[in-house]
Amino acid sequence: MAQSWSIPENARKSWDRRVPYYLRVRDHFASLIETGTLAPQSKLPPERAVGHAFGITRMTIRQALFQLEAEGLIYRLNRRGWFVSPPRLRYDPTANLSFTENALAQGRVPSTTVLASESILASVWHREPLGIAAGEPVFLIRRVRSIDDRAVLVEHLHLDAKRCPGLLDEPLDRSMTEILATRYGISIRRRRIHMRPTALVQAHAQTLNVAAGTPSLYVARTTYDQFGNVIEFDQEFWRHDALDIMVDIHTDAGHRDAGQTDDGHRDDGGVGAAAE
Amino acid sequence: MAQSWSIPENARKSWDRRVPYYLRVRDHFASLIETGTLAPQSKLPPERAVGHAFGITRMTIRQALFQLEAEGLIYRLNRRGWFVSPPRLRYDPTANLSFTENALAQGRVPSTTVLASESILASVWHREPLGIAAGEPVFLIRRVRSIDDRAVLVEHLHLDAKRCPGLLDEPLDRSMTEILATRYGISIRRRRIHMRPTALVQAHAQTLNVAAGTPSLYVARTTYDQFGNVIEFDQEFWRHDALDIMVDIHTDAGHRDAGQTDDGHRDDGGVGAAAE
DNA sequence: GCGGAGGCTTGGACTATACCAATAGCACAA
DNA sequence: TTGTGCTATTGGTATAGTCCAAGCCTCCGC
Repeated sequence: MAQSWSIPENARKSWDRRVPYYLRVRDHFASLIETGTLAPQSKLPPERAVGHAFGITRMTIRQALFQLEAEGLIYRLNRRGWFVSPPRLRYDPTANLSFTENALAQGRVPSTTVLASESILASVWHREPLGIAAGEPVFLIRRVRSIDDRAVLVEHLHLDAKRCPGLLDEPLDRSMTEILATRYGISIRRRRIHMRPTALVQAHAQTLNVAAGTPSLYVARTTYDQFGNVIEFDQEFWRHDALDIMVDIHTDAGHRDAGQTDDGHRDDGGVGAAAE
Repeated sequence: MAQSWSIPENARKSWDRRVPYYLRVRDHFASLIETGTLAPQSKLPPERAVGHAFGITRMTIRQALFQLEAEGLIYRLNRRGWFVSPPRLRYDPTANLSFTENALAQGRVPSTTVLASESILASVWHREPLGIAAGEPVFLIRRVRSIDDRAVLVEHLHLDAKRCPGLLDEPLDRSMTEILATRYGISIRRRRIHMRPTALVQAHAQTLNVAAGTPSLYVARTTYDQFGNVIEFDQEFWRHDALDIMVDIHTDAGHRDAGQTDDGHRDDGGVGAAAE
């Protein structure tokens, strides 16, 4: 355990009561992490030990740890302790890179585990994302994907079984897109990706070996073939601290109105949603 | 207060101890929200009242509320109470829509408040994002943007002052892109957007009138002009429950390897990072 | 009708425990 | 060497309060 996290002399009790204890503890560890004193994957001291060192209750320490977790600086493994988060994986939704390719390109070690694969009957729920009627056969595949042996996402893949008979006999820990292309001649023409921050419900949390309520990023992707039909609907629940979304946009609209706003309705700038 | 949230007969204490109380409370309100019994913007009962109704401690109730907050179902206003989150704002980073345009297109009412605008000297920190040397003049503009009178993001805009002299005299609650285009003849050619889930630090939390640690989405956008120079660096701190990122991707790579994987290195599918 | 004082409400922060459950280590047996 | 079972550790859940500060609302006086 040693002194990798030192005694928080200045941050101890007393002092300015206007800044809450839990934020002081937060700041203490945040700076240890940012300066590299605590390296990625290294373990934080036990909650009780921190509480004792700061002279603060364990519950309050936990508040600080939850804050750091929400910020993505640390994560926890069920009843094993708190650890410093590794660097985020960069992810460009507009790039045609697979999870595996993307991880390898960044010097990380990806891996995939198939939790289950089954053929089910579509419920009304499947109608909207898959565009098929209730009762039609659907393949449901559940997988966990890891980076450097840390599980970072659990995913549910839903496929129209009629489009890919025998799919479940394929090795499902590989790229689904490749299987669809090579065996079924399905080529991808369009993808629609939704992403929103949320938190893990118990079931997914258990799969990722974290506590329910761990913040996460929900990524849903709908894949269309060359005929405009949905062939795959993929739900991913990412650890929120595992990825950094990056999009590069080259706009050629820019040159049009460089000097003036001459096309009526573009009255508020016209470039860059959410920022201007 | 009435019975809009009813008495949780079944969810009350006793019962199956394997599902924690706080998750039962969470499920109770989650279903009230999902079924529409509790409408967006409506107020939840006070923590103490919920605790009394469930026969559970207030601290435990708060655990449930924090979980719901992390999921984006509810939010809180400082010492005013908990409220049901309104629908998320859709945001397509690849579309050239301004915040205002985007909100209006979805039937929402946007507004912008300028917190401060000043000219500062670039620190070494500005070097990387803005590509200018320390000591150069930089305009820093801080704004808050709201949807339907609910503050959803606080942003810091950094601009190279040499490129836009006199900018601070403009009305800064409008589109920056439009000002840059009409007054300075700067046209946008490229944007790089980074997004990652995190949590608000105290300063930003205060601005958004929420508690520190509220989950958020950090969005950083770097804007380049027609000469490849950075002209603006924009940091946005969004409420994590306020937006739904949506990207539509039309790939024409798909038709190439529809029948086989014939180009060696694309050995893992080649389409769709993070999912395959 | 308007403004302000004061009290009530409501969340924010924190204490001090208690017991449970999964994990990791270690000692000992097969 | 391999496994098996106990135990200490560590987080997970929950109780029962306390005190504080900011928002609110009502009532009084002008």
